[in-house]
Amino acid sequence: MKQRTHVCGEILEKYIGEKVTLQGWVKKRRDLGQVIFIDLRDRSGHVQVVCNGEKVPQALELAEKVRNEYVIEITGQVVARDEENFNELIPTGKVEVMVEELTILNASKGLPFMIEDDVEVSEDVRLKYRYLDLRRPKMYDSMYLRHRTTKLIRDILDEEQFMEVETPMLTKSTPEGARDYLVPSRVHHGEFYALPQSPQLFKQLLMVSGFERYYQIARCFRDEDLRADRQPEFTQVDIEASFMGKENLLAMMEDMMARIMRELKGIEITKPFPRLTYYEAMNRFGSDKPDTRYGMELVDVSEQVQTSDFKVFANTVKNGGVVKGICVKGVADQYSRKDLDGLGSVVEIYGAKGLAWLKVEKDKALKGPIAKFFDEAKAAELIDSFGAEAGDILFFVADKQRVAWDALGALRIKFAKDLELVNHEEFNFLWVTEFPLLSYDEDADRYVAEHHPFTRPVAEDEELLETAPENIRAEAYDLVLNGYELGGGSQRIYERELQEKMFSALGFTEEEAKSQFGFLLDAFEYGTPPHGGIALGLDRLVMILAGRNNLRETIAFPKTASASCLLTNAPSGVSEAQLNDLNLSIKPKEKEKTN
RNA sequence: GGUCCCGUGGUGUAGCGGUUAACAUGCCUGCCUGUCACGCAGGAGAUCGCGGGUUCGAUUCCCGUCGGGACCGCCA
Repeated sequence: MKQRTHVCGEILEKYIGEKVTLQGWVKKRRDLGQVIFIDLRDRSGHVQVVCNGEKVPQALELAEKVRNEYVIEITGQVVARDEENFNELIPTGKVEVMVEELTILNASKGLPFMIEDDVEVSEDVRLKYRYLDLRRPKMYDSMYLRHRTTKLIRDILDEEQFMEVETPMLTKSTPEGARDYLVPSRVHHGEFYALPQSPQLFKQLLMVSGFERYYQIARCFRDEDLRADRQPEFTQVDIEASFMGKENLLAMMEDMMARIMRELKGIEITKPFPRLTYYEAMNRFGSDKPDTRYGMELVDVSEQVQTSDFKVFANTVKNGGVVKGICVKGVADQYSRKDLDGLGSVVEIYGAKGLAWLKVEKDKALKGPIAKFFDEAKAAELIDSFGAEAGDILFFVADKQRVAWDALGALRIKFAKDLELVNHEEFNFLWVTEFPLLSYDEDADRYVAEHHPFTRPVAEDEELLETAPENIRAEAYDLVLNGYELGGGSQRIYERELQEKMFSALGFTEEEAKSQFGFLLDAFEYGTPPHGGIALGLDRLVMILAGRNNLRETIAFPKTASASCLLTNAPSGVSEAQLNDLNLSIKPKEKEKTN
């Protein structure tokens, strides 16, 4: 094997006349008998190389054997193509390489799918042959964009005096939060490590250590069910800073996002980002991660309908519920009665009992099965609440506030998608703030932390810890982009006493708090600085930057929806000897329930 | 834990209670000196995911199961 002198993608007019040696993969072979064209590809792009039987018979002979994805080496002269042979579709289309020597470095079997962008192949096949899937330029570009993003983030944080510190992957299982991935200990009979859900406690301890500004591109693990935007292991840009305060941190993150958008996408975004309180986000968009690229905001019509003749609405309000709706512009003709009734299934998923709808007609008239319950005045009142016009459809959910939020929030997203209201060139960053600190968990019969147990309450709400925990606002913030939660963080508790109160509000006994988090409480007694931080979902960020809607497209070797790896077949059984080392035995699979 | 969708040559699809299981592409062979979605001619390639049931007969209908996907719950 020779050393290559150039890469395929750089063979442009300026090299005409030069002799080059290239190595790469055969993207395509076109055999015309006495002349064979080969598109030779490496990661930089591809260039056409020509084997001419008249001039170099031995190269032609070898080229006849070549097949797709063979790895070959060619040496030859770069020549200009005749103008009528230009290929305007590729950057190297005005030149070609006249092959003088051709060497087959390695052969390839027939492929399960073609190495092309936009190849139509099901995802399980792609995942099984991920190493081939990643040969597709689009996949390479995604991974390269991920690299650029990570590199830029590291540069920015370095400039801001942040230091990258690695924290343990084998750590302690804690009861709060997601289900842990457990790793059995061989040395300690019956004991387990947990893989980190996030480096949360370690980064706080580094603040106690006086590192002041820490970051880490950290792998995190959560053993929960997956979604298109959730993988069992994922990467966080984990950031923590002392003496920085919330405002400085948010401003720095805004600068970071602006630079990422500018340098990687060539897009200028406006700062500061809009801020919505949690309540406002839920109330206006039915989501704590609202996509503000389109309207259809939720409107509360409880007041207007409680005096209407429609008992379902009136009674819901009377019983402490709400009636909310959204207005979908100009679609009255597109949706038949059957279509509209079918939409009920969308909201039922969220526990709504039904979806009411009204078509807006000329002269503030309403049409639909429940139109008869609204007299002229009520109809006008309703229409005005939404600012609706003839041709619009109003959708209503009458239920508990939470259900109305969730159902209409989901409906809003569905319409935006179905009606293609989303401008994909737009990047709407925003902050959601003032999350509730705690919520009551009916199943566990106790309060649980909305963010995590180390989140600081808003100062003026602190006194509510012992009286009305559910009303406490957290000093927490989520960074939202186009309907995705990009990241979240908070200012932390740094006083032992307050942390103990927090644990107590969460229903921990003193002993439980000590055994689970005693090391943190102890650390807080040695001069802990005020600190706070944020963690960004790197996979999600790259997914959005790459214009994808699935996390698997931006992870080199992702897991399926059932958390398995089709390439390696993980997870898999282990030998009896391995289990013995760990003092583990596998329970037989539970059959059908016996009673 | 739940709901829904999908599973047919290598790949992507079509199909139907009885078919020679169709089409595209890929693959193989031959021909071809300007192709670049090369072309032309020929060819191979499918236990219709697996198991059970209904039926005279199931790739087709039903149940289960496995695999993939989306969502609800879950994900501090």
